[in-house]
Amino acid sequence: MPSQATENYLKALYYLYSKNPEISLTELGQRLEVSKPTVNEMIKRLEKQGWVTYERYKPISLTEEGKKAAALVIRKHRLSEMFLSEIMGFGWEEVHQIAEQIEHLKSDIFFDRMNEMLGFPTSDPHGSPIPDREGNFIVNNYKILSQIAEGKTVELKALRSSDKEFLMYLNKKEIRLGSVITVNNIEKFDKSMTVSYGKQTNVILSQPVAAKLLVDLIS
Amino acid sequence: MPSQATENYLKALYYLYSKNPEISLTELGQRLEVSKPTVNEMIKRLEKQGWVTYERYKPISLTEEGKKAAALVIRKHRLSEMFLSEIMGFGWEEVHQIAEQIEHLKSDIFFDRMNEMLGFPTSDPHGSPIPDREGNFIVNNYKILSQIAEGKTVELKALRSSDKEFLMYLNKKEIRLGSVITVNNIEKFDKSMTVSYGKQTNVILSQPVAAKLLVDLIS
DNA sequence: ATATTAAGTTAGGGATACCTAACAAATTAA
DNA sequence: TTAATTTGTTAGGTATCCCTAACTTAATAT
Ligand SMILES: [Mn+2]
Ligand SMILES: [Mn+2]
Ligand SMILES: [Mn+2]
Ligand SMILES: [Mn+2]
Repeated sequence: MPSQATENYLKALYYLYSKNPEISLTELGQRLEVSKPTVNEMIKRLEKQGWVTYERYKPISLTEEGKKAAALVIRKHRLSEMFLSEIMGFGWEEVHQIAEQIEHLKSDIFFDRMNEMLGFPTSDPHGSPIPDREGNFIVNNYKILSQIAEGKTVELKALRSSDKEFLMYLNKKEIRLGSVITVNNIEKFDKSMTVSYGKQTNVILSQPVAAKLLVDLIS
Repeated sequence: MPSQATENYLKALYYLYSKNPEISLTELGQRLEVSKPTVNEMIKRLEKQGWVTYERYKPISLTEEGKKAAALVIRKHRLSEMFLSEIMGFGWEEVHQIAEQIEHLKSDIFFDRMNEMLGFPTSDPHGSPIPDREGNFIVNNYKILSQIAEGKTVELKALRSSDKEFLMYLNKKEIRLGSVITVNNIEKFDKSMTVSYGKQTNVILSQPVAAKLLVDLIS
């Protein structure tokens, strides 16, 4: 049974792996905020468990077993976030921190019951997919708002960042998952967008913001 | 911030303290299923934290601070049990094991929200009191069913054991908190009781069972 | 091609939380 | 009052998870 630290390493490894399957020890250390010797030591333990491949001075990679183990932690994390949001009424900017702890509970019936109460959700409060019990992810091919053309209307489906500051910015702008957004105008100079959604008309979204919004084209 | 192990030691210490404020290292070790040297070492750490009094070869006792710290863990445990039972629909025989883990989460807002959703309960699914935020317990003076006289009618208020086997026995007998029980007869020989409650008439409860049921006299 | 920089490793610690074996102190029984 | 038993302590380990300092290997720049 993986320890809390191990589960956090697996999640970080999965995240880095999805960007580049050749993971450096340094970036892993940065993500987890631990020193390089700490990572070095832990990686040897993970290798012994069969979750990563490790050879001295070479980049780390996740094994199939490691990917599955990581997916199961991510599953617990995202189910927890969904539970905190849907059942307990927490805001999407509050759920991550608490889920970071709940994800380490060792109780299948607890997570099964959560899943059941939520009606077997397939995504978390930030639109990220919840892997199934076997660790399989549903791949969504959402588009990035910043790449949508003028005049198009889209629905907000997911976020590429779940940073608390970003989520609070979206709260202030009253942008949430499901919001139907029309791109009125794109400023050539800085690629900022003028958009309308709900009761908001002609709201300006900067390029970095629009680049973090994943959408589906409606028309 | 106390570690998980520390929180479990505090709870065990509180339990033993309530039976006898002079706690032996051996009984603490037995309750926590750890060796005596392990307890010895941990007690020195707890003493350094100001939670227990410790002198070589002398019995351990909880300080006021220790009692409060313990009460706050018990509060988290019992709120969790109540949440698991009332909100998530778990049986009273299932909640303890999961709460044993949830109690260690570090998040005030999480437990506050639980408390709120439950309507600020004062007792857990087994009838045990939930201490307040300052660590104060409400003392109930319930009577023990085995000491009730023939012909009396009582209401089941709490249990003196939350052992899983015992709870499953009560489930089978359809005895739950709130059950109104009439003592029809007491057998002199073994002190077993013939009782009636709900749809059940003339059910025999052995003395050890009746001694674990805490009741309030109705008539 | 060499020098500089970045990445990874070793060596040597520390804290927590557990263990067994051996022994000492205190209590209880004979 | 001894002897036996129980209780508590020390000594010496182990595993996990973290650290800094110093070093080596690999990659990058000049
Ligand atoms: Mn999250
Ligand atoms: Mn975590
Ligand atoms: Mn309990
Ligand atoms: Mn616990």
